[in-house]
Amino acid sequence: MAASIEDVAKKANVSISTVSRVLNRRNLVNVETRKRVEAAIAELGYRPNVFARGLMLRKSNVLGLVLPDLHGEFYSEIIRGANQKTRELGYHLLVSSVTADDDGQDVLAAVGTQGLVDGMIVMVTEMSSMIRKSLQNASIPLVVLDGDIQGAKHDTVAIDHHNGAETLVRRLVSSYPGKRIVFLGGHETNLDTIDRLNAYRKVLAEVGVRPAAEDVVHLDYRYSTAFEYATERVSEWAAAGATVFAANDEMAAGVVDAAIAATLSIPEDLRVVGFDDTRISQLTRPRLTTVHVPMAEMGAKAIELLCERLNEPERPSSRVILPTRVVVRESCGTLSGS
Amino acid sequence: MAASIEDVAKKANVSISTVSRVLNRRNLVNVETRKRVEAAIAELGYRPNVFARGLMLRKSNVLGLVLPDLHGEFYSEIIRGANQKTRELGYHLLVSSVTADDDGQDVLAAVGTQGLVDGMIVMVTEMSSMIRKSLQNASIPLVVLDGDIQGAKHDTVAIDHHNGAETLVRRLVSSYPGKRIVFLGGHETNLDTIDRLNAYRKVLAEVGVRPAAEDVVHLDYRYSTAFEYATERVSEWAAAGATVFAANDEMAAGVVDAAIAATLSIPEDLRVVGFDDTRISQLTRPRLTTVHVPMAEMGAKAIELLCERLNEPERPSSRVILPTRVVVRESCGTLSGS
DNA sequence: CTGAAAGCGCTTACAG
DNA sequence: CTGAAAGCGCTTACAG
Repeated sequence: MAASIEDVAKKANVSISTVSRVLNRRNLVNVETRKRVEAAIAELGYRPNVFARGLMLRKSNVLGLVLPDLHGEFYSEIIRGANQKTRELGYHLLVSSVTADDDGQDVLAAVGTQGLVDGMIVMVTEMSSMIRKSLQNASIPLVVLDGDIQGAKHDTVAIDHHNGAETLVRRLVSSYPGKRIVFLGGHETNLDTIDRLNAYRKVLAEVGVRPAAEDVVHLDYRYSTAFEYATERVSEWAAAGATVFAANDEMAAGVVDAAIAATLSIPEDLRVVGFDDTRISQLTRPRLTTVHVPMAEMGAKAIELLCERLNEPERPSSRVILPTRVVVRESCGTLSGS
Repeated sequence: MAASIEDVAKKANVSISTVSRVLNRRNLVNVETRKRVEAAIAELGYRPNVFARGLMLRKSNVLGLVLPDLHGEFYSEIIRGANQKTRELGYHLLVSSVTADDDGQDVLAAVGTQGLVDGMIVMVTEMSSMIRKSLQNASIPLVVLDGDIQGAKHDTVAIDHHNGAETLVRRLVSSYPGKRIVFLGGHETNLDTIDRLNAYRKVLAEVGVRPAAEDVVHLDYRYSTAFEYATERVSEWAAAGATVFAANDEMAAGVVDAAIAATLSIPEDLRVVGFDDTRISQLTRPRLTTVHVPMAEMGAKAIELLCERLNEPERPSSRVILPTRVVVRESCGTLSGS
């Protein structure tokens, strides 16, 4: 049985009030007394019981992080950034993932069990009305990653994907004027995909182009799916001198490898760009030109916002937008513009 | 303010004892009464306060996972496996990382705060005496990943690295008899590196070979370090018809890319094998021959063991060993043996 | 500067 | 089958 505050009090010959005081507001107690109490604490290896404490203080010092799923490097970077900042600020991190078919009930159960976490960070890539509803009912501070929950008060850390996608496509257009650009996205309902697709359409519209139906393709963000799909179409693309704009690096890598398997040269025969700047983008040959997305920073910033709100519940909602930047490597030749 | 058990009791016109009963041992209460209470619970959106509950029950349903750091796909797979199993079993997962220079104090603080977690899973790649000591003092069930904490009672999930390394090296030796095998490890103190190096030495000794000093190299597990190092030595290795046995896939990928940059062909001019079977091993060209290490399964199995112990504290310690297997791809030509 | 006491929201014998 | 009461280990006014 772990030592309780009473054991400490007895050993130090004081009341539990005094022990509690040296724990929480040390300066309110006489130095002599404090020393005695501290000695007793050390000797007993006493640690306050988090439950009793939480019951009074109504805080656990645990922060929740809910991610869509836990696959891939993408999310692990968020966790990494969040985890580091969490410790830095003296909190704990509770991680949970939520599957796409979650009915929304789980989202809260995952992390929001009454009192378990003081606040939570959520990332939703597919928005269902159920999920929205449970988030609206959350009674703890909320930080939303790269999205928005209408009707729920929350802070936000977003990434300027749109600008990144737009800049990239614009440079593609001006570097290879008149050439086709094929868009390879994830599912049609995926928010990032929607955003990137909009940027793509917008820039093409600016130069008077309306992409052909077969140039907008929805896959599932996975390497293997992209590889298989590209295997079918890669020679057609190369014949047209097209550029493939994949909505993530994984799919871009799949296209690169499919092209190489078809004995095409990149970027000479076919140009490919990715998105996210995950490590894969440096492991393909040639390396991927892509858009850097600061995932770890997003995780860290979200924790920061959450803690700031915890300390100051009434501050106005804030929305931090983290910039992206185009990283030019080899898979797309030289790009004009900046 | 969230509804309390008292609010529910009042609304359902019963005592809090009865509400508590329908929450915990539903069959002890009259169906009619139960219905009424359940209605009140639903109406109020009542959720028991975890702190009050934990204070009585002495359990939080939170499981801790402490990893050496949170870099790379390697660890993210453990988290993934653990996270999934955790939810499956109705628990929550608290993730924490510990830096190499941790004084050990942190290990417990990270996750072991009195009562916060019911049990914890730890992975230590560098063992300091401080860390060992704090783990020995842990008062909650412990599962150790791929290691051993002497003097502390714990369950273990290990991976049969040694066998994997031995099998791989043995097949290397019999496929390319008389050729040099260069070992590229992580830091000398890294437990996995030590293990893999031992396997390497053992197999070579079996065929009467004592590796030359320059054939045992300690780097740091990183792609870029391996790339730089290999750039210096790759032509010498190729001239000798050597095989490079890297202790992880990242370093193997670095060697592959350095060789290709030096216009060498793999596996014709130089053979390379990796370890771990992370996704990188399928993204290099040629793809890496490597040893599959079931990380997600390790995470899941650890959670399973932890929960079993929670339910049955006195069971004898168990040690589960997960098998590895050699995955032959292209970076090392055909391998004889099986 | 310190102690006695109330109270946080639950669970669980103990009576009835 | 149900309720009154004790108790889990803390924090914090309130007196002194």
